[in-house]
Amino acid sequence: MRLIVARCEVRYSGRLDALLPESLRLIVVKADGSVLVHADAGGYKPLNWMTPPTVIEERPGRMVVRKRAGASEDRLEIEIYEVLCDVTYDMGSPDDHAALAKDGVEAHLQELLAERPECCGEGFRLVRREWPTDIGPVDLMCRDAEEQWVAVEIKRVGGIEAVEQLARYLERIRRDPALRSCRGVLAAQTVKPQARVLAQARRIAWVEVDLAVLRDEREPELKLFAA
Amino acid sequence: MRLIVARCEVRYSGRLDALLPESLRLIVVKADGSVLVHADAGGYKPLNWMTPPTVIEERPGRMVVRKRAGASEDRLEIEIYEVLCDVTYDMGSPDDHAALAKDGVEAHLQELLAERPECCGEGFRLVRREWPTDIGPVDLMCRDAEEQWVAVEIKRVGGIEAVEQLARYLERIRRDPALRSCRGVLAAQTVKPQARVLAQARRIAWVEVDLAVLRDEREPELKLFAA
DNA sequence: ACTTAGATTTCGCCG
DNA sequence: CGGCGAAGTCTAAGT
Repeated sequence: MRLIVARCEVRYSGRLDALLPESLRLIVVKADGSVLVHADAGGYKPLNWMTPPTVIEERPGRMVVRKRAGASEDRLEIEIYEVLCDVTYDMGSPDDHAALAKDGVEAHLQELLAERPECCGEGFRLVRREWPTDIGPVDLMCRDAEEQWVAVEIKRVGGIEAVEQLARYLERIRRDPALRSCRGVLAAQTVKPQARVLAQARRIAWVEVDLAVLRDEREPELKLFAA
Repeated sequence: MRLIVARCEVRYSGRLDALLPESLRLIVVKADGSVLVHADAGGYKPLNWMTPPTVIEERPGRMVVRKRAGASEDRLEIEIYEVLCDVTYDMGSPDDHAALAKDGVEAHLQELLAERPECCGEGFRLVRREWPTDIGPVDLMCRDAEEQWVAVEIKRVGGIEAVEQLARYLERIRRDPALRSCRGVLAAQTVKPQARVLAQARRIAWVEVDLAVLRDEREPELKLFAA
């Protein structure tokens, strides 16, 4: 990894054109060819960057990073006016088994709800996870207390797209005469207002589920809103 | 800006829990409180991070970054086992940081099309930009050569979501008796194959517009596909 | 190679 | 401050 602190000007051209005027910034060149240009504020996101694979061409006072992007080319031109620091560190093999382990993402939520489908609706029993349709799998397929079919879409944050997605699935599912009356439920940690409105219009129910409740196996306290 | 190259282990807890095992990494602490942990590969995105505002608490061999996130708290715990580099640079006052100037984003496309609505369809005249509906504004509302209403959704890349979005708007718009017969046009620099198919099914027209053509005011050469 | 869907999405705008 | 939509989204997974 190479770290350069320098006064520089950056031009990007590719999917759009961008000009970053001269100022003091951090340039990171990673072992895999990644190049990042960071300011001393505005966390997370680089001002400019190029993801690998890249070809880096360097001359004194100038660095050009290229990338093949289909017919055209992405290009990052860094004009360097003053260098305050330029150091390189060998950080070891990249195939380290030091990968990031996450817990609490949507997949996890799906696992927990598969174990406790009744949290998605009164009397729900799981028929199968990842129920296939011709445009992709529905997260959960259940039957309710009246033996009616219910398709459940699970999201961490339930927005309009989630309602649309479930609506598309239902359209396909209901083509099967046996599933003609299949209902839909959107289950999410939070369901946004606009999504609630749209769900209402699409006759899709929604329910907010609490990850902590699912984990602790506390009383669910169903907050279900029918379509 | 502070740059630390160190062998470290990182734990994040907040919206989810994540564990990053011990390895050699770059830690960036920005002047505004941003903290980034980068590996020597996998461009752009930090393995772990915290965006400002943050409170940083430091002891030898340990750094804890906290953030108020509503009721709960986001927390980044960095255990440092070996330090290879720890330098700090004064990168100047924040107002010194020249901003990034972009050109070619959707807003730009919308401006250009608002000036030349005929590029979205034969004889189109602009009635207003950002026409409000109860679920959000439509980019352009026009009338065509036959005085019929047309809602135009503008995207850089037109995918399925763009068609769905426009369909949602049309559903709302047409509730007004005066706009019952309002048509829809998706205008994008590129319209994806799947989106074309869906547009056909939804009776929405689409057109690919060329940014260069709009800029140069060359003859548009309308490539419009009716619904 | 292309498409789809998730993300600690981040970010900016507007209410 | 919260909601909503764009992003050079990025990224991983499936086909």
